[in-house]
Amino acid sequence: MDRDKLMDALVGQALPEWAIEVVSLNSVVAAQLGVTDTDVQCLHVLGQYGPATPGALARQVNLTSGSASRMIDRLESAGCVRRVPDAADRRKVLIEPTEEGLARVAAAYAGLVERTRADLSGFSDAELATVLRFVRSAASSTAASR
Amino acid sequence: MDRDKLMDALVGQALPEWAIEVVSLNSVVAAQLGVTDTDVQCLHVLGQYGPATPGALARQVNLTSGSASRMIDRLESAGCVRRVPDAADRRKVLIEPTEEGLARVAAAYAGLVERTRADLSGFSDAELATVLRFVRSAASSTAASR
DNA sequence: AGAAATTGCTGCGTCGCGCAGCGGAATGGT
DNA sequence: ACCATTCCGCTGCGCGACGCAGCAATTTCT
Repeated sequence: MDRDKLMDALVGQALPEWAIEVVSLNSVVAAQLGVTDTDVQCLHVLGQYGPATPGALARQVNLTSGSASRMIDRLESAGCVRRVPDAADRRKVLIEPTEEGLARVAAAYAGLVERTRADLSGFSDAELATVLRFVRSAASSTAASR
Repeated sequence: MDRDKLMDALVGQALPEWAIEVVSLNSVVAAQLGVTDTDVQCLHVLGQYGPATPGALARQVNLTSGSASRMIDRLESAGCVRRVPDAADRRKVLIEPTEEGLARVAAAYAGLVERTRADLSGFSDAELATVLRFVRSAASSTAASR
């Protein structure tokens, strides 16, 4: 298989199919946790980047501030999130994930993490580094396309 | 960086962050096209795997048959999709994407495709093959986790 | 031929979302 | 020091996507 074929197989097939599965999985996990797709996305953001204000969260998950406010209400009453007043700026509220919230999403993804580690066990160190380099650039390029 | 660090960087950071960006981008594209997140997901499925019945589509995008029916109504009146009766089984209806529908989603992702091709230009043929191998296994593992 | 299962489609209630507007808090200009 | 402006998060309100239950049409099983 020559270079162009490889490129096309990646950009035209493998990556789109993977993206479809990722989005689908998100829906399934959300239903499984009894919350909205947007809610799990919010929990992911909190888990990856730490506490954030409702406004920042709203921008991250592509919501208006009003909808973010109610999303936080849901997550809070579900015990996944906590509202903490910001001492430096008393208008702001910091949203931080609870241990239970993080544990619940982690549990939902435990199977996938396990499978992925198994997949990666067949790769050499150099290949792992290559994959890491690609995934990082892909994340960056995806973010730039928003 | 040793092997364990590489693994953790991938499974614990790079991959989750990429997934967050993918889901976010889907929302943005949906809003940009003036349709629902679910609708674009459906268009992706149709674009990747070809025509399908409403029932199969409903299972793919995690919807009930009733909701899928109305989703198809929306996509049809938006000119993105066509209902074609199945000659073999007259209960069934085949949903096939229109040229316009495929073109619209393709246009929405043109920027990302361009960026990704640019990213990949820095990879050797062997590295490309490694990435392809990983992406395929990841797609499969993600599908298995649903 | 009759019963049972399958497929897709419609009322109806629920709920997440955007929009517009609110009060409280910080910031800049005079 | 004062007031206007801006920013932040939070609430009414209507819209619309969704799940649930039930329907007719068709196929399949006995």
